Order: sequence, then C-alpha cells, then structure tokens
Amino acid sequence: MIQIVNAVGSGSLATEFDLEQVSRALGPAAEYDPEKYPGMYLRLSDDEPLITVYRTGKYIITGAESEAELHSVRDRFLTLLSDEQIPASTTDDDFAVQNLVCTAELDDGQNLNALAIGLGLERTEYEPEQFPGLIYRPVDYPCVLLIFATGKVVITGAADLEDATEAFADLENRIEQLTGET
DNA sequence: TAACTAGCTTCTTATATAACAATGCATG
DNA sequence: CATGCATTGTTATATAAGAAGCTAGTTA
Repeated sequence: MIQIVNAVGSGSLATEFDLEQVSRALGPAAEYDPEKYPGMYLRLSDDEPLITVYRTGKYIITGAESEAELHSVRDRFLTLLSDEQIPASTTDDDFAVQNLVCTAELDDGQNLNALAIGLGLERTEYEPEQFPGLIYRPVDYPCVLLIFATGKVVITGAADLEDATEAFADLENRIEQLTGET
C-alpha cells in the first residue's frame, strides 16, 4: 500500500503582494526575511504544511499528507487573506498538485546490486558509498523510485497518486518476474 | 557589453548509510 | 578524577516539485 508523506502544490493569485506589509498583518505566523530568501513563509498553525508566498502572488504549499489537506490549507489560506483584508483576486486562483512523495514497502528485502541489473543499468543508479538507496527512473511513469535494501521504497515526482501507485505496482511485477527467472 | 541561460539558494518528506560531535556510564 | 568505550544525536549524502532572485558563464 502506498502512503503519501508529502504533497506539494502551487497556485497563483494574479495579484502582487507587498510582503513586508502582508507579513506584518499576519503576525508571528508569517516569517519574511528577503535577505535570506525572496519568499514569505506562513504556517497556519504548528505541525501544519508550510505556505511560501511570493511578491508576484504565486505561492506553494509543502508538507501536506494528502491532496485533500493541500486543498484544505489552500482554502484556509485564501480565507485568511480575505479576513485580513489583504487584496488578492482569489477567484481566479489556479491551484495544482505538483509533487507527491510516497512510501511503500516490498514484501522482501532486496539485493540492490542484482536489482540494478534486473531493472536495467540505464534506468538505475546505485552507488552505496554515495547514497544507500537505488535510484530507479521507470520509462513508463513520470516519477522516480528510491529502493532500499530493507524493501522500503520512496516514490517521488508524481503529480497524481495513480501514477505513483501504478509505478510501484509495476516495480513489484518486475521484481516478481526477476525472482521467478533466477 | 548586453542579453540570455543555467544553476544554485529556501522548504517539505520519506528512505538509509557514514562520519562526526557530544554526552553517559563504568572502570582503573 | 580521568580516561575509554558506548550510545545518542546531528549532519551529510540523493530524489522530486514549485517559487524569486542572485551569480556565473556563454553567446551574439
């Protein structure tokens, strides 16, 4: 079973923000230090996803645990702006999920050296001295999988859960084929 | 020299290794 | 009380994506 651990989304409010002013209006929940980074960080409350707001009106949300939470945070962010009377054309906001980081687990531990050959050396990267996981870039799915010797897997880069789920199912099938052959 | 492009910064999150720092506890 | 070893903790490594802005390098 695939579990989303981090969902990233972005939107555009088609309104320019004076971040200095906006961060003052939002209080301690907002953090803005243009010397360090051009975006303003906003957290609706502790342990909630981080919203990074830009001068141009674009923003990103990171750290959500589901697509639903992503939309919920976005809705509450727009409500907060209107409550604080911060001008923003929230009506024509285009919001989209950009990346889902998921975890999954294979039934067995894996020999990563053998798996790199089995999946194809041109689609895999495995340098245990650099990083303990095998990096697998499937041809048919828009995501990258990190496979570990314990059997744990991280699927990242997919914008929808179906792609991540199918990519993992495909990996399971390929491994099954490989173990059947040898 | 001006314009453009590419790469880096920040942040989030799981995963697992090594290398290191810092602390805890026991033995001489 | 000091030294040694063990454990815990932090950092780095790598992956993806969005964003703005800076720098470095290339090209016309």
